[in-house]
Amino acid sequence: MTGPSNTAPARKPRGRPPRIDQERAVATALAVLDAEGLDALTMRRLAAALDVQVGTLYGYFADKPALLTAMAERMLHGCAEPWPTGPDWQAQVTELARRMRLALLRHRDGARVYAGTRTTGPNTLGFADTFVGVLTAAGFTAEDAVRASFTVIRFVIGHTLEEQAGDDRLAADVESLHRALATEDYPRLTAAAHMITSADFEGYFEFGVRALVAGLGELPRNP
Amino acid sequence: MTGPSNTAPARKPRGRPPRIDQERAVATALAVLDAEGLDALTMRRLAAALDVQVGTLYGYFADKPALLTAMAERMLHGCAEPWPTGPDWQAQVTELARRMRLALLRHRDGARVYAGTRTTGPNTLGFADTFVGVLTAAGFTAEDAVRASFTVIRFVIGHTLEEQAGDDRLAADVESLHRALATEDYPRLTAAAHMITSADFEGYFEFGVRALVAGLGELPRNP
DNA sequence: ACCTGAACACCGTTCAAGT
DNA sequence: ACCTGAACACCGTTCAAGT
Repeated sequence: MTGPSNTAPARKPRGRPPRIDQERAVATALAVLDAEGLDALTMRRLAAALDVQVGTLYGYFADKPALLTAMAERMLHGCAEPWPTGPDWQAQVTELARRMRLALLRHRDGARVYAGTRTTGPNTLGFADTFVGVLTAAGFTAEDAVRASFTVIRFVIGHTLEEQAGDDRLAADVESLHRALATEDYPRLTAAAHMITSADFEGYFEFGVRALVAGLGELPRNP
Repeated sequence: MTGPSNTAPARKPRGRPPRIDQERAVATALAVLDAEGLDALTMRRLAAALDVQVGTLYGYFADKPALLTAMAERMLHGCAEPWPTGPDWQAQVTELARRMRLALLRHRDGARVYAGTRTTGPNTLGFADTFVGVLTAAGFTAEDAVRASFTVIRFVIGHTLEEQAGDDRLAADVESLHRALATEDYPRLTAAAHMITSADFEGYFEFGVRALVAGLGELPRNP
C-alpha cells in the first residue's frame, strides 16, 4: 500500500518531531510504578526513564495528578469489553468485578493509583456503561443498576487497596498484630486469628462479590 | 481530694518537661487536616502548628507514616463501643457500618488517611472485634464472621474514599463527565445521567449496606 | 514546536549542639 | 531529657533561552 491512504493525512510537522508522547510517557510511568512503587514514582524519576528533562513533562501533563489520572485510565483498558459471557446477570456481574480487580492487581499499587484519581476517560466510563448495561438488561431499573454498579466497584476498590497494601509496608505490623491477638483484649478476633493471619485475598474477594450479588438478587426486577 | 492518689505516682521527671506529647500532636495534626487537607499536612506544617521545630516531631513519631497511622487509629475512637443496639444482626451490622463511615467523614480526607495506613491499634482491632462478635453471636461461623466484617469494612472504605474525593478535586471533571455523557458513547450510563450527576452518597451507602446485609443473610447459620 | 537548564519554594529526615 | 538550628538529599512546577 503505497498510494494515498484513506486516513486523514498527518499534518505537516513543523519544528522538530517530539521525542516523547503522552502514550509512551504513561506506559513508561506504569513501568516505573511496577518496578519501584508509587512513592518512588516522581516526575523527575519518570523524566529520567524517558531520558528527558523534568520540565518537558509539563508539556504533556498539566501536573502530577494529571499523570496519575492518565495512568489510572490506562489501567482499565480491556475491562469494558467484551460483554461478559456468563449465563446470567449474577455470573456477569461477578465477571466484571473480577476483571476490575485483576486490572488493578496488574500494576504495583494499582488500586492506590486508581483510588487517588477521578478519571472520566473512555475505559472508566465504558466499564461503568457495560456494568450498568448488564444490570438493566437483567431487568433492574436504571437507578438500581447505577447504584448496584457503584456498590460493587467501590467494594472492588476497597478490597484491592487492602490486598495491595501489604506489598509496600513492612511485616512489622503483622508482628504487632500477633502480639495484640495474643492478649485477651479481642476475644472474638482471637478465635479467628488463623484467618486474619493467613489473608487469602482471593477468597475474601469471592466471598464479598458473592454476598453482594446475592443481596442484589433480592431487589425487584422487570421481566 | 488532696491525699495521696491511688493512681501510680508519676515518675519523677528528669530534665525539662516535654512541651508536646503524642496525643496533643495527633489532635493538632487532625485539626490541620480538617483545616487544610491531607496534601497540606506536612511535618513542617504540623511542627508550626505545635510551635516547635520539625526535628522535634521525630522524637514522637518514627516517620510520617507513623503519624498518619496514629491519626487513622484515633479516627476510629468510639466505633468499637457501645455494642450496637439494633434488634437483630442485620440492624447491628448496618449500625457498625454507619459508625465507621461517620468516623471517616468526621475529618477531611479521613478515608484517604485511613486507607493509606495499616493500623493495629485498639480502636481498629476493637472495632473488628465487635463486628466479628455481632456476627458470631448471630450464629455465623468464625470464618464467615471475619469474611463478612472485612467485606463490609472494605466497602465502607471504598465508598467513603469516593464520597470524600470530591472535596479536594476541582469541579473540572464534573464538566468533562457531562460532556462525555452528552455523546452517544455510553448509552446505558447516559440513560441514568441524572443519578451520576447528583451523587446522593448517603443513598448509595445505604443501598450498598442493605445489599451486603441481604446477601450475608443467605449464608448458613447456627441456631 | 519542542526541549534544556536553571531556578524557586518547598519536602522528609538526621543530628550535633545547646539547656 | 528535650528541643533548636542547620544541613542533606530530595520534591513539583515554572520559564527564559536555545535549536
